[in-house]
Amino acid sequence: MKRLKIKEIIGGELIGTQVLVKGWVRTKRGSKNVNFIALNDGSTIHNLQVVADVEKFGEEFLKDINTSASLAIIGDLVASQGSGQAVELNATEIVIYGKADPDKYPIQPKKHSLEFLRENAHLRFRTATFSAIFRIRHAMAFAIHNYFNSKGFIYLHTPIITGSDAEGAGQMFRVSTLDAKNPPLLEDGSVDYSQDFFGKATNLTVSGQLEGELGATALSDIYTFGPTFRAENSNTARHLAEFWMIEPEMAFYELQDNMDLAEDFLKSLIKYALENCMDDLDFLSKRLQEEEKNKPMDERSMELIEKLRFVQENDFVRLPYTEAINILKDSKPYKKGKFQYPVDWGTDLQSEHERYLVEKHFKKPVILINYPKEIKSFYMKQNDDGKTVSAMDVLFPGIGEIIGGSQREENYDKLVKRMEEMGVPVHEMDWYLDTRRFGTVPHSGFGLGFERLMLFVTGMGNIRDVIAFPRTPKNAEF
RNA sequence: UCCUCAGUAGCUCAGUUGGUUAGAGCGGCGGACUGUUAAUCCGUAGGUCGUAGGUUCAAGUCCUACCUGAGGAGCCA
Repeated sequence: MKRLKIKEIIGGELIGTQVLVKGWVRTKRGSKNVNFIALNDGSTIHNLQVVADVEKFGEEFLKDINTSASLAIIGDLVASQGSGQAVELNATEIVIYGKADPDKYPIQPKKHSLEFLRENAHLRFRTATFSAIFRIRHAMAFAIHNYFNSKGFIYLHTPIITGSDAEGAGQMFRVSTLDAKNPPLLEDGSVDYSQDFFGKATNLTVSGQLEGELGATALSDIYTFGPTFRAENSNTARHLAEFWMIEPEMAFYELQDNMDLAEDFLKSLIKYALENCMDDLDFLSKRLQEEEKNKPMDERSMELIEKLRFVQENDFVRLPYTEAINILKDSKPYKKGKFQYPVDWGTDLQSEHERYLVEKHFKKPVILINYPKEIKSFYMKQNDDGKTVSAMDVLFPGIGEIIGGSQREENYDKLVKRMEEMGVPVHEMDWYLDTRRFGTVPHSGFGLGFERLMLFVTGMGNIRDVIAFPRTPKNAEF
């Protein structure tokens, strides 16, 4: 007999037939005559109600069916007599694969704090909340590949171990097979990496962008989607030491095209979630609303599904940095001295400023462009004004920066000059500069933090809850 | 890394100006009852009060250091 997933049978089309299901027990409600087992197999947020006759199976046997025990059940699928579900399974045969000692199993059929579940991240998949999150995460990963594939982009696998330490995107994790206690030293006392595995110092990648540019300047449109590592000591709800990033890079795209793609991309991902993950989104929305009840009125945010629809249906605001500064200088909080940090042309916007623009002033996603060149990376295209670069940051309500990107500087001389000004070792970047030496083209790209997208789509507040096994400072469990 | 707050039963928390035997709800276990919906009712077990020092006749409570977590900031995706 072929096992069916619960998702396939709760619709009710198979009522009147005999089915085989396998899964884990969420709860069991006992009684003298009949037991109700809520069975979940991860295929859907919904549980299957299994009805087990006590006389038929025996009290002793049913005692081992506790929360998280694993079962195979053959039974007759019938319309439910109760009101909580459309169908239920009258069990005729139950096999217990594995018991779960209720004295020791940590996840109880009750609401747990997210902090507690984070400490039990190996078991949190068995909760409704996390099974919903990881189904959505899968759906989003699929939607990303689907989107780029439909647009003719090539999925390029950029290296995870890199020999380049000039990317400048952040602190790196060193990759080495040298003896940490007693590494070979050079005469000046520094570590001799020529004796290391790769014959040089290597690190985990902080971005696939530079390699992505190599692909784009031949294949036209590429994207990467892979793990990225930052060794920064960031302790926030928006940062991870290991996270997943999507980095498209497009030849012949200028800043305008880059913005168009970023906006269309984000909207289509949200649309995909709304069309394919409604059960899970509904569950997460209700969960959030329960939490919001405890907050004061003015701190409550928009209902999750309403928020997703809003972003999907409305155009993002596109705003030059210089105008953003003017808006901020003209704002009430600025005039009343409510901002903690100063607002001056040439300094980077602080979280409080971004939040004001997105959440108070425009009340929708904002794409900030044309930043002062001093606060952005060397590879960004220098604008004709001599002061700004063609950078773009997409800011989302509640998340902050979800995408960072730019048109790249395609002019060899300008790029090298900028690298020298910013102290980037030009001689180590010959491979990168070859894209400008040979058949250079205008091109653009951006990076989307996958977990930041997940925060927005699921409405979760902590990035550690949208990745299966979060890696953060002082934490590499499991 | 900085600021603020927290750490008491398996979980979520209460614990008065320092003062006898540390409490509740949920969960577990035992029982009753019931086509139940995180069922209900009765009973019951369960604690190195984050760790290490210190102050005191007396510390869950006060002080110091450290560890861990959360919120915010910086860095960024």
